[in-house]
Amino acid sequence: MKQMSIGQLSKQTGVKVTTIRYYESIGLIAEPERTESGRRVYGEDAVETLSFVRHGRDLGFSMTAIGRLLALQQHPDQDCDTVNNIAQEQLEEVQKRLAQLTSLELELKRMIKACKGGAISKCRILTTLNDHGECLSDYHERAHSL
Amino acid sequence: MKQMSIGQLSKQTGVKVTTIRYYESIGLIAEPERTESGRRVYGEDAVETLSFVRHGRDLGFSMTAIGRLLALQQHPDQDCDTVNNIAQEQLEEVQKRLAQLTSLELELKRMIKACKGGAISKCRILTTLNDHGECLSDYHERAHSL
DNA sequence: TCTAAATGCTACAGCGACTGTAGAATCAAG
DNA sequence: CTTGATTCTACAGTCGCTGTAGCATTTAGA
Repeated sequence: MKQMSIGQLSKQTGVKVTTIRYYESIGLIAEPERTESGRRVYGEDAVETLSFVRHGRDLGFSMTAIGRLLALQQHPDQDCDTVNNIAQEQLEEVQKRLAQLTSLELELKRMIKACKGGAISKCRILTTLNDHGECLSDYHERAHSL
Repeated sequence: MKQMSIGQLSKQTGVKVTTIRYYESIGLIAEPERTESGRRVYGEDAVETLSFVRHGRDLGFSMTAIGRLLALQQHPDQDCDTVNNIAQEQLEEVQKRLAQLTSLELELKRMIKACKGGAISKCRILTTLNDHGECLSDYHERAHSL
């Protein structure tokens, strides 16, 4: 079985060294073996697990969700309903977020279009921002970090 | 001029009391007057400023961007190009995010559709998550907090 | 073989944009 | 006058990392 250092694992998976150590620290991935001098040594299975995590993060799954999915993978005989539910929840989150952002896009476009240049005192962007009543969008939730 | 407590300001603007204090602490909004006992007292102008901040946050502007916009508002004679640029940048961010999320949505739908139930060992969701190569999407950026 | 650069280690602080907690003081209503 | 709501400060916690400091070890080139 091929052994590798944390740096090699990082290159194989595209997950940064510090992030790998972080994942270990929060218990998302298992503690690996160590060399005599204390350096982490990983096998092929670590590549799989970490790729799984990375792909999950790319798809926007929370660490909690990924943890649950990893745990489920340990029990291949179980029914995959739970997995499906987690994915479904994630899809709903994404769709909610999409709806919000679409309405945001509309409002921003409207704002920018209304602005014809000139002095700030007459800037339609700022007046729109000032007067929520002028806003036509119907988003009601905060646009967390986009 | 109407005076109000931080609680009343909070109700008027929909910004939580703790958040108002936080905005003050980072210097986004000005320190208000105080009563003899040390409680904050706000005037009408605070409602305006805070509504502006809230609306900006709703539109996904960062605190930094909002700080810049607030500063620009102090100079009504200046040209509104900068304001326009900030809004434009924000629109681009939102559109980038929209593109990412759309591709995420596609991939999640594909994953869920492929899963026909049964045992976890055969779950298509997990195999997709395991093998990035199976992923058809072409998003390459991380889905930060959605 | 020696040395310099790269890589690894731990432990902790910082990011953004808040939220929550503790414990004390003050205020408004019954 | 008492009770409960509001306010105050100061600081810790959230999420998912990233960056820093200060070491030790490994690897590649001269």
